[in-house]
Amino acid sequence: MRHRRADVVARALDILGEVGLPDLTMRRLGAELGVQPSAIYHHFPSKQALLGAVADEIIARGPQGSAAPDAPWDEQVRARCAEVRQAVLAYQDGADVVATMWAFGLGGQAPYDDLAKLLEAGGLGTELARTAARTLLHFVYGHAIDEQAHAQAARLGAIDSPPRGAGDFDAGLAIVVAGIAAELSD
Amino acid sequence: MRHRRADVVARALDILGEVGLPDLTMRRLGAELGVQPSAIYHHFPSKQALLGAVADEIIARGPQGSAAPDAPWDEQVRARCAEVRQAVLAYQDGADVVATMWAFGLGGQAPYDDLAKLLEAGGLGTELARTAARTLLHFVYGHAIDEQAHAQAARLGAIDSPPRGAGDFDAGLAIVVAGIAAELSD
DNA sequence: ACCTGAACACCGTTCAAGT
DNA sequence: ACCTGAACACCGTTCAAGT
Repeated sequence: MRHRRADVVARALDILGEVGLPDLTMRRLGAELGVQPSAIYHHFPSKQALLGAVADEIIARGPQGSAAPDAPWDEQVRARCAEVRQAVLAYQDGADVVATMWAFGLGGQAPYDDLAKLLEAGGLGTELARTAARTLLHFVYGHAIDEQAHAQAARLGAIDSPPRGAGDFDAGLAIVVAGIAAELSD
Repeated sequence: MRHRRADVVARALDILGEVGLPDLTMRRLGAELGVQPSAIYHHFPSKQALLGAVADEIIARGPQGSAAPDAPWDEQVRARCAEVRQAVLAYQDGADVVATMWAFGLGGQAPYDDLAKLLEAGGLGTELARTAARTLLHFVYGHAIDEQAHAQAARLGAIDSPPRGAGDFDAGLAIVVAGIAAELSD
């Protein structure tokens, strides 16, 4: 059963969505592909490298271009953030995977690049645009990790606290975007 | 060699600071305490529960009260965020541990409670104060995780990108605080 | 180019039994 | 109350060898 690199990533995505990150093991991935675990090391040097490719694919499969290209910068930024949230929420532990890989520089670079570009086009200096883009993504990933932690707790029967959904996301995002707007009017 | 719960946590902190989270194993912790790994399960029901206590201790050992109690709300909020950053940076992977435990409701509640209280005292409604407190902590933990990822990469010899330190933290924090201030003047 | 088979050096957790 | 000893059911990774 011979496979390409892209087959391995696609199957890893399936497993992630169905059973989550702790059960996405090299042994299970091998079994579902019909090969020995060691065969995966022909396609990726390590599990981390595989997860980097998984992070890229999660972002690539998410929605894109939901804002008009001539809309104001803040509307475009809000739209891109909402897209990234949707992308990572589509797979169990997706936010965790993408955030971790991004922090280690191993995957999921696109949202950062996109946001930094939008913010610079909006009038921010290069350095401040980068800082603001990271601040936005720390919020987006942090919020999505919270949402998926709640979803998992609910799945396991613990229904302690109310779920924080899209409304709370919008409220938090509004805070960060307003803060960026305040920098622009300095 | 008999131990109390607090001894176990303290030794876990030592190991975390010296070798980081991946090497903080129940077997290594047992060995350093001079007991079998299974003995730790007398004090904690699981490794996650232990890490929750570790997260609490990381926060408890951090600085506190660095702002005057009669200072404006934004100054107090900035000070508390800087304290939390310092607390988690004091141990390898400290930000990861505290952020993860907080997301799962297993530890590190204090910073959230403190910030929500400060923001409510500053004039925000209860719900918005909570959303703002979470937004601040998503930034603080996200930034600190970045900083520790960079520090680890530098330790392993990869000196690719410049370290993001206190200056970049202040810049990002200013954005979020300004966004909260904008909500207050609505 | 892609995979097998077997091994190496580990994990967290459980549980009967000891003091 | 706290710990031992042994086991269970796993991990990621390496590497010589196969096709």
